[in-house]
Amino acid sequence: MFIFYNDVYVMNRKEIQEQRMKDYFIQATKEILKGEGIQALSVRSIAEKAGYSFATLYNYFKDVKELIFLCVKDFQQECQEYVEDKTKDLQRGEKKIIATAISYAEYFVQYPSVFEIFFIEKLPNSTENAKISELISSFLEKLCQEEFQYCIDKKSFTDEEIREIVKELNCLITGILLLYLNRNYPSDYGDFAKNLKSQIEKTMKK
Amino acid sequence: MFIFYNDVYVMNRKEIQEQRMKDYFIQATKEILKGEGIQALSVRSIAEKAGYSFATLYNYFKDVKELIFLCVKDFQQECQEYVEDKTKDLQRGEKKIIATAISYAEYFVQYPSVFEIFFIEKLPNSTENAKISELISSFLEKLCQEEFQYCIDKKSFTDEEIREIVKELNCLITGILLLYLNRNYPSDYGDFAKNLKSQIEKTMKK
DNA sequence: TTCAAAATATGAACAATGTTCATATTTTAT
DNA sequence: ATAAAATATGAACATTGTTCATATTTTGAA
Repeated sequence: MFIFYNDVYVMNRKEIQEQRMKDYFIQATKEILKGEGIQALSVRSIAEKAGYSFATLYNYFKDVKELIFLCVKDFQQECQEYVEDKTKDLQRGEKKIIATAISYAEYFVQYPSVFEIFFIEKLPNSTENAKISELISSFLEKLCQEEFQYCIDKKSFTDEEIREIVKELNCLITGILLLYLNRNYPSDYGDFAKNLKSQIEKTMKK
Repeated sequence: MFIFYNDVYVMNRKEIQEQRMKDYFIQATKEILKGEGIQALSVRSIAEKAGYSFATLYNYFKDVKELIFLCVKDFQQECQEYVEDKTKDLQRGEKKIIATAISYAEYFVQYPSVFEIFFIEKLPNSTENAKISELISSFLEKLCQEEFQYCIDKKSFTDEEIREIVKELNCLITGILLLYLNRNYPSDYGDFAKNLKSQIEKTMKK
């Protein structure tokens, strides 16, 4: 169909350029989400920040949802770095798990629009999106995995206990965040933080 | 300013008529939310179902959000009836609290758009909306209040324990629902129901 | 270097959204 | 019956995501 000097080379060049273009749009999307927030996010605002027309966006993404959810991995990376920095000096095991869970929640309080993308924004049904959902739902577990394994090895928890705890922590923190960010419950940040900590600690105590 | 035959009578008539009009729109909104769902909800679809022009809606509500959140009380009433019917024959106390919490969650699984209105749809900041947030955030507590009091009287729980449990149940169930409804986690309804039950039971065991 | 073809970027246009407003219609009270 | 007040309404607007024909740029061979 196409004639190339060197198939592989040309393909790579094309892909590199295409990825670069995608990255401009992804970067713009992330900046808007972290800055002005999701209510300022639109096809046109993204394209403007990226330095292209809104129509150009559609040459690289099938729709704006695809673009938005391509940010998930980057935000997870950033969140992971935030959490690791906050917990790096703590003693291993239970203490570190608690601190990890708290930092994880703090990240979303800092970037409510990232919480929206992760948990609220609707994902159209597709096998690709099922993977993204999975990535999001199991993210806290991933953050804690190493410490959980440490606890299992140390026999302070059984494998089964850990499985239950991580599920509960995940649901609990998601709910605490949703109520705080969307329903102003509790209305005071201090109360929120206190409640977050005490509920996480209680979950770990079984 | 205005001249009336009988001040009180005329005011009442006007108010009755106005409330009737509001109810037509509220009823239409509830029907769409429970039927086609929130993605089918628009100013125009509401007005069509109510039998009026979309512009008429703005003579009775300052915006569509006001109308949407006026449905909250009705949905809470309906949810309460659903829960009471599901739990009416159960023995009082802990068992009934657990069943109440499960039924509460089931109601939202049955009507995901009601969950959206309750927990996801953004409320513009106002003192009126703060009350609605409060109503939503404390709804599960209200549903369980009688049984909690029964437990306290029976001395199976202290006042302080109950306060902590209700807060935890509320956050936990909100999170379980959000992950299931929005992130398909877990993907199987049976797993969801099992997880819901086991986490509620664990929360009650302290 | 030149030029045709392929690739890419873009604005016009569309449908759907919430909202406002001037005006048409209906209701009210005398 | 009629003037005035109340109410209902469609036209219009701004904003949204998306599509598409076309303008522009890039590419590769002569």
